[in-house]
Parts: sequence; structure tokens; C-alpha cells
Amino acid sequence: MSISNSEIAKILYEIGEYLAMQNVPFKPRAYEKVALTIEELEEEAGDIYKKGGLKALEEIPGVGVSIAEKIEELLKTGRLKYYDSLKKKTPVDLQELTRIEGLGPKSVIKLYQKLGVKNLADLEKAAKAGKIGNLEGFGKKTEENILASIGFLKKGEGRFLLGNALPLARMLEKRLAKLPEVEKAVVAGSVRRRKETIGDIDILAISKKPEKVMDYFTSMPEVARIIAKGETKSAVKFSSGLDVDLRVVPEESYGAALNYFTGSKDHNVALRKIAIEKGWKLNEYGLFNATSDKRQGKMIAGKTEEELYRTLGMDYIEPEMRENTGEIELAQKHQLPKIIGYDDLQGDLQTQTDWTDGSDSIENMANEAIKSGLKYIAITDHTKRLAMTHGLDEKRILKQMGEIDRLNKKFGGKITILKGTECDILKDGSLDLPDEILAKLDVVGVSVHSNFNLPRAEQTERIKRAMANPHVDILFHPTGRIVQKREAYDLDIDEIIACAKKTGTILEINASERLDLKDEHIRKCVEAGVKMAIDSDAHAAAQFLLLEFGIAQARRGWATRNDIINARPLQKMFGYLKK
DNA sequence: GCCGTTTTCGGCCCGACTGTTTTCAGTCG
Repeated sequence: MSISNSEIAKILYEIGEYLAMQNVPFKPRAYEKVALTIEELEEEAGDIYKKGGLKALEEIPGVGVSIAEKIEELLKTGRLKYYDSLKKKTPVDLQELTRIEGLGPKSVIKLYQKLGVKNLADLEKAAKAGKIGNLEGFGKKTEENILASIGFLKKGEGRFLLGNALPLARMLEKRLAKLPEVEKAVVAGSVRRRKETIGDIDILAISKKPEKVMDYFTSMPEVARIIAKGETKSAVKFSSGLDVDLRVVPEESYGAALNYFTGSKDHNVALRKIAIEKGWKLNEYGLFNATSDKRQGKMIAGKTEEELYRTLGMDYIEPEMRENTGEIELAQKHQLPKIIGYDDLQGDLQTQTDWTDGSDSIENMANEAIKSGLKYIAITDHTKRLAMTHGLDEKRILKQMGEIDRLNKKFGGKITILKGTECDILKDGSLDLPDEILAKLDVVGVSVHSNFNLPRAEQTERIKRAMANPHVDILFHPTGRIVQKREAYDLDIDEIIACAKKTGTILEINASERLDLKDEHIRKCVEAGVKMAIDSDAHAAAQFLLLEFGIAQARRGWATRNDIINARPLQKMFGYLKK
């Protein structure tokens, strides 16, 4: 078993931290950057190396000769001598210690050298004994902060799901906007970019009286701890463990500040480099025609994001695309795709009802869908293999078809209810309903709910066999992942996408907690010309709201309206399904 | 240690806040 990308990334990241301790210039950032890249790599570094050796490793952005050799050593021996020697010299649990708010590599090495602190337990002991407060460069306050931070860490936290954070962010946005001192308040950061999970909530406000806004912000009832409080920036921790940052800027800087606080960091760095190339300087206050000394030079853009991008010589870039993965180059060439909008969906092709494990009737689902602005929905209850959901057998699904006919007459065209199924893919790739039944349905979705642990090749073949069935229209939640809960099953996504292209099968972007396909898969589909459907997978009438997150996912995958079949009117959508 | 329409050397994003300091280092985003 070879070493995984995340293990390689962790070691490279720690090397960066060790170098930072020693005040080595620039190298720490090189290691930190490459660690991030490898962490998010789709292909295993081990596979890359197997295929193309050292040269192939060097193709990875941020990997040069030196790091390529280190990765090679890790792959071959499972160890890295260079890392081991650094670790031996300073044997501390870096990952654990730097999770403490305000503790970085420089503090960690001081604490180790002066007090022998190696891990969180040592740190807590030293802080409680009052040893840290007496240390040069530290103080009582630092000691208190360390103890408070350990307390939060023990409570257990991490990244929050966008679905939980977005409503809260919108509530805070509204609350701040209502203050008489606030002219405008908007959510920025990873929430605005609609990432699957978010680390904290960033809010930007315009105000001429920032002190008052900060006073209000830091005294909100949810605040458990004030991390920082200044005139332009404050940070608090909610009792839920969530961090919330507020920045206040003057109106003329609104666009530059919004851009800066929206990120991503990589996107911002790339924009700043472009500014520098033009002899300008970009910061959160604006774009200035001078490179040195802050606030010297004339402001040439920054009131709006549109103006900022235009002045930098490119088209406006949607927040969901700002990851520095090619969007800037396209914007400069005026070739950005026009990604799907939040109002573009016409229908929903996966919903469950009280016929199986949903909680609402078909009629209730249809009524709610109308309220959500949908023109059609497919009823796709589970099949008999999923016994615990009372999955439908041949007899019951025929009966359901009759019920749908009756309801369609009753609704009189206000909405079209489509007869569908979420048919189980059995272990060998055959389906849980016979072809004669599938042929009678408007929409046939298929999905894997069992045998998650098949070997990669077998799992891939199993799913490909199901896709090859001429009645199968859509592969639901193609990789089986659930955000922060379950890993995808082992399969070759490139083969699945190629198979979708060949067989004309639609791949789903599941908008529920699955968020499956992932954004990078969506981009691959777009490039391959494989069509997709954004589905709520609603198990209750209220869950059509989830569609927003599916659209966000599609936007992060650069999908246009043309790539999403249910962004089309009913008859056009039918044209993308198998005959 | 990486990288390159200012290519194989000389750069590497930029600013706010805190705490411990009398001018700044460390951390964070």
C-alpha cells in the first residue's frame, strides 16, 4: 500500500513549518503551497509516479527537482530522511499545537526550547502552571488565550457545512444592515464562493462610524469570545465554535474590499501580481497607480468589483469561479463561460415521497415544487432492493404510475409530474426492476446503495454496465460520497464520464448533503460534453430549497445552462434522455 | 524551493490586530 496524497501533503506542510521556525526565507511558503496542491490533487501521486517517474511529479505545479525527489523517497520507502532529521531536532506535534489560535511555528519552537512543550497536553500543563506568562515575548494574556483556545479545541469543531452556515450568514448580514450606522453589509469569504464547507463567516460592511458597528458586533448574544476588535476589523467566536469576521471599509473601497475578502487567496494573489505587472498596487482599499508605500498614488479603481476587474483588463469573474484554476486567463481573453444562474432551473429529476422513505405525498411535493418555481418534477422512489425504505416492486410502481396520471389531470398543467424511479444498481451491474417496467417510465435514474467496497475496476464495470442499459437516463449521485461523512467508493471517474459520453447517460449533481458530483468532476463533464442534471433528492417538500446548493456546486464546476438538462423546458429536457 | 510575454537568476501579496513591547514580531486571512 503506497503513501497517500494527504500523508505526503501533511509531511511537506510540516517541513514548511519547521523551516519557518528557523526563519528560513521563502521556502516555507513553497512547501505550504505545494502541500495544498497535493492535498487537492485528483490523481494519487503514487499513480503519477508509476506512470511517468520523477519527470511526471515535476509537472505538478509547485513541485520542482527537490520536492519531486522527496516525494519519490516517500513513495519508495514510506519515509523521508530530511523530514525525520527535522522532526528529531524539534520533536513536537506541530499539527496539534498550531491549531491553537495565535500559535505559529515561531512560538512553538520557543515553547519547546524553553519549556519542553511537545504537544497539547504539555502546553496545557505549562499554561495552567503559569509558566508561559513568565516567558520572554509571552505574557499573562497570551497564556489565558492559549487556555481558552484549548477549551474550544476540546469541544471539537472543524469546518461547517455551507448548508448550515449560509442561513446564519444571511441572518447576520440582515442584522448588521439594519443598524443605522451601516450603509451596506454583505457576506464575503468562502460562503460567498459557496464552498462545500466553510471555516468561518466573513462579513463586509460600509460605515462611517466603524467603532459603533464593532461594539454591536462583538456584543451579539451568540458571541462566546472576542478574538480581535479594531476599527476596521473584528473577529469573534460563537458559542457554536464558528468564527465570524467583520471588516468595515469606506464606501469608495467597497469593490476592492469585497474582492479581497471574497478570495480565494490564490485568486487574490494572482490579481495582485497582474496589478504589479502593470506598475500598480492592489489592496483591500483599491487599485493604485503606484507600487510602493501604502496609500500613495492615485486610486484608479475599487468602488465596485466590476470596475476593478475591468481596469485590470479582464471580465468580471463570478465568486464561485475564483480559485485561480484558469478563470483569470479566460477573463483576460474574454472567454469566460456564462455559468448557470440561480433562477435557471425548470425542473427537478430526483424526489422521494411517502411511497418509500420520503415524508410527503406526491401531491404535496408537487404543490411545493410549484411554489419553488418549478415546471416539472420526477417522482423517483426507491426500488425493492432497498427493503428498509419499502422500495417499490413491479406491482407498486405500476400503481404509482396510475396515481401520477390522476394527479397530472388534477393539476391541469400547472406542473408536470414525471414517472420515475431511483432504481438500485445490483452488485453485478444489473438493475432492480425489469426492462419492461423501466420502458414505461419517463425518467429512469439508477444508483448504488450497496457493496460500496468492491475493488476499483469491478465497481467501475458494475456502474458502466448499468449505464449501458438503453432505458437508463441518469446516474444518480455517481460517486457515493457524503460531505464530511462518507468517502466516495473507489471508482474510475474518468471512465464513468467517458461511458456517459458514449451511452448518452446523464450524470447527476446531487444537491443534498451528498454534493455529488464534486466541482472538479463537473468541470470534467463540461469539457467532455457530458450533460448533467441538478437534483434536490428531496425527501420532504421543504427540501426543494436544497436546489440552491446544487446550483452553487454546478457554478463552481463552471457548468452553463446548456450543460444542465433540467435548466431546459420539459420538451427540450426530454430530448436529452434516451429514447 | 519554485518559477519565468521582464526565463536560468532574482524575485516571491499585503495589511490588520494583539501582546509585549517603547518600535515590533508573530499570526492570521
